[in-house]
Formats: sequence, C-alpha cells, structure tokens
Amino acid sequence: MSTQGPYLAEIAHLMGDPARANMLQALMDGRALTAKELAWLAGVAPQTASGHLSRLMQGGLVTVAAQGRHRYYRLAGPEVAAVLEGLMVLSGQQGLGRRLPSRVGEELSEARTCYDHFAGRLGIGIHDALMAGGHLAVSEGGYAPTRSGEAIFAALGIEAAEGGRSRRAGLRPCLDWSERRPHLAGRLAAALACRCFEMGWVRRRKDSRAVLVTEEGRAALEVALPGFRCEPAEPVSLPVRVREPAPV
Amino acid sequence: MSTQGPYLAEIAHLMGDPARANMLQALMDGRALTAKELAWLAGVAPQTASGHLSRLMQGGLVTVAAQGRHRYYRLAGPEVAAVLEGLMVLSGQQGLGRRLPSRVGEELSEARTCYDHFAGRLGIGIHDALMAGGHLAVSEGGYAPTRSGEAIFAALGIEAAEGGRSRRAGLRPCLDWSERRPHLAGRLAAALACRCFEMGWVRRRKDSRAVLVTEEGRAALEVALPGFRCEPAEPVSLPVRVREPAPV
DNA sequence: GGAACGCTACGGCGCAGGCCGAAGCATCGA
DNA sequence: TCGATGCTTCGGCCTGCGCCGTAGCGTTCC
Repeated sequence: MSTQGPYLAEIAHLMGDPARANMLQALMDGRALTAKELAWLAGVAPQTASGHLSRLMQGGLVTVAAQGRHRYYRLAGPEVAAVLEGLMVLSGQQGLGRRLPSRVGEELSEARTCYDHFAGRLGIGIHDALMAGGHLAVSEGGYAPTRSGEAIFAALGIEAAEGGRSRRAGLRPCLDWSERRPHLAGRLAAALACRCFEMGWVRRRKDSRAVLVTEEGRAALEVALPGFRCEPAEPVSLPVRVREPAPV
Repeated sequence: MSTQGPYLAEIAHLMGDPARANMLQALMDGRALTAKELAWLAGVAPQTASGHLSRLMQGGLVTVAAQGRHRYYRLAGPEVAAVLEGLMVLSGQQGLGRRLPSRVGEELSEARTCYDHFAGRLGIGIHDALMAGGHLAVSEGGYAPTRSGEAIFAALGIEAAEGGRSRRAGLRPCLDWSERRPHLAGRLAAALACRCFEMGWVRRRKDSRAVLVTEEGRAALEVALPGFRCEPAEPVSLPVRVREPAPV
C-alpha cells in the first residue's frame, strides 16, 4: 500500500494556489502579518484569506500569534522558507526583497508605548540589544534576565528578582505591531518604561501613543543598555499590489 | 503591475497533484523512467500520465529523451530534486529510498548487448570508469576520448582516431534500459564489445541478449580499463504500488 | 508487411475547491 | 454600554482540471 506520495503533494498543493503563494511570499522576510494584510497582498477578500490561512496552519506552513483583535501569521520555520526559495529559483526569478507597506505614522513606528512598555523601533532596539548581549535567557513562558541582565536592571534601580512570586512574568516577548518583530513586555519592561519617563529620557507626545526619546535620554540609554543604538532608521518602501484587484 | 506571484504558484501547482508528485518522487533517484512506468507508479492511465508529463515538461521540471519507441523522463536538474527533498521534509517524512521495480531478468540487468555494444551493469561500469578517469570528454553530439582515452583503446587494438571522417560518432551515451543511466554506444563501443568477444572475455548466453563476463575477462577488463570494477551488485527490491488501482 | 506496443491528442464527464456575500464572535475605543 | 474593527464560519456559485475512452502516429519485432 504505502500511500506515501500524497503527503508531498498536499504540501505542494498548499503552495500551488496563487493566493496562498502570494501570502507565503509576503511572509518570506520572516515578519508576521495580519490576516487582513495578507488578504490584501493576495488580492482576495478577507473571508477567502481566512480560509487559506486556516489551511496553511493545518498544513504546518505558518504559525499564528493572537494579539488583541489581530492575528499575526508568520512562516512556520526556515524549512518552509527554504522550499519557497527553491520554488522561486525554479520559477526563474529570485526573491525581490519585498517589503511590507507601512502606512503607519512614522512617529508611531519610531517609538510608542504598548500598554505599559515601549514598542516601535525603540522597543525593538532594547530587545535586540539585551538579547544580543546575552542578558536575556529564554525560559518557560517568556524571558528571564541572566546575571548580567539583572545587573543592568539593577543599575536602573529596578529589582529584577521576582519578589514574592509575582504572577506576572518579568519579561516576555511581545510582537511589535509596526516592526513585526518581538519587543520586550512584562513587569520589568514596564518598570523600565516608567523609569525612562521619570528620568525625562522619554516624553509622551500629545494626542498620540507615540513617544519621543530626548537627547539626554538617547545618551543615557546607550550607556545603560550596552549595545543599544537609537534610530536604526530602517528604510520603508511603498506598498505594492501583488495581484490585480478582483474584477467587478 | 508586478505579477510576480503566480510563477511560484505554477511550479508548486505542478508538484501539488498526487499523480504528478508520485511521478516526481519516483524520479528522485536521478534515473530515467518511461511514461508507462510513471503512469503505473502514479496509479493513472497512460493517457493521463502523458498529459501530466507534458505539463511537467512545459514547466521545466522534467526532461525527456526519446529512444526507440520509449520516452525516458528524468528530473530536469538537481534544483528540482532539492525542492522535492524540501517538500518531503515538510511533509514529515524523509525519502524512503524508493527503487524502481525491476522485473527484468537478473541476467539481462547484469550484462547484455545493446545492438552492437554492452549494456546493463557491465556497460554502466565501463562508462563510469572511463568517465571518472577523465578518459572521455563531452563533445558535440556525444563523447570524444581524451588523450588517455585514446591510449586505452589503442592498448585494446582499437584505433580511436576517426579514420576518414566516419560519419558514425566514435562514442556517445546511450540510456541504459535496465539501469536508466547512460552507457557507451558508438563505433568505439562496438569495437570494444567485438574485441571482448574475440578475446573470450565475454560470451553470449544462448537464447538471450544477456552475456556473461568470464573470469579471465573480468581480470582483463579491470586491467585494461583503469577504475573498472565488475559486479557493482546493486540491490534490487520488489515493486511497490504507490497508489491503489483505479476503482472499477 | 502486418501485428503488437508505446506514446500522445481529443472529447466529455464529474468533482474538488476557490471565490464572495451574509452572518456570528471577540476585541478595542469612547 | 455601544459602535467600529478584525477575524472566522457557513452557504452557494462556478471555474478549473483530473480522469478515462477512443483514436491516431511512430517504432519494433516476427
């Protein structure tokens, strides 16, 4: 019997639909996109996209992270990207380095609060700096500061050790809405943000969740967080419609 | 309008049909199979398989080599195999090392004549030994012996240099029917076979195209052809039906 | 030269599945 | 608490295409 064949065909069939293929290609840069964005990129209605994403989930090609009323989809892993890459080679065209349309206000993308912690490129930068420096360790349910990480927080006047078994995780990743990469959330992240406001390193803009890193704040943070650099200044390109709009 | 998406989807769609996927998987060991065999492996009628193969050809996934009344199909290249490999990984099962059903008599598979030259594992061995030793160069329309190759043929009493612009190619690849890999055909291959019969290195079996390499022939050939080893002794497994027969 | 065989082209049947409209939950903001 | 938004499920329409029967062409073998 050995019905071993169909499985490969099932995966390929999932990739073989134009709408699904467009979605997967849009996810190839590793970022997470919402269902609506993927629907728009694929040129189909949200209901249709939802069905496609459900099938891609079932096939193990994408994963989803629910966050608020959004659901962020991303490729399930590098193996999926590798196959897509190979298919692009076969179809005679390399990846063109697609970029997500960013209609978001530049101020919000640069730095903003996410509930009680920082997000935007500011939040991403903090996350990446601590992660790259080995100050964070991945633990169950989130991150845990390492010995050096605890020292960094302590220097900021933040007690990293969990006092009295606080039920709220000290640090955990939070998918950034504009950058689509994780920034830091949790008790310690909130404390860090609070400290920044107290010290005048970061100020709230009026009528917006966007915040502004002051000059002294920039310098202070780069000292307090080894490896942290403000203004990553990631270029943003214009949106590109992948498929023609559905005919009327 | 940058309709870059569909191409990837087209290739994936070709791989996404069960029948076509079975065919491609069957071709993954690099050998060439006939349309009928592929039809049988895919569990579809020959007409259906023909259509599938036509589409795979158009998509650049397979190539075809017409030989007599057979048409041998093989994967278009290692890139195709790489994608299939990746898809097998995603589908959660590594390649199981499928093998072509070999109903062919073991004697025929071992060594036989193909018109006027040797085929079977004997022919494959000769081809591979000369190729691996750098005694053959690929030229227009076939192979040409290199300087060292000419010496090998000369030692066997065969004049490799084309006398009087013989229209028949001295050496050319011929797709082996049982092994599905090229062996050597052409004037020099015929002369080599003739010499082997003359010297008693190879004897014809009766009532068959199968031939037998004698003991002294084995030793002599291994001396005459550097790197040649008789009896590769490739294991042959039983045929496996991939899909259930079509329902009546 | 005739029969057998391998392969492909054509035509029609039938089903899988892609698509959207309408409706139902859940979440966020005021 | 109410409306707006994001996402999903359900139902029905409809195209695409996988499938085989029949037929035609080229090759091989007797």
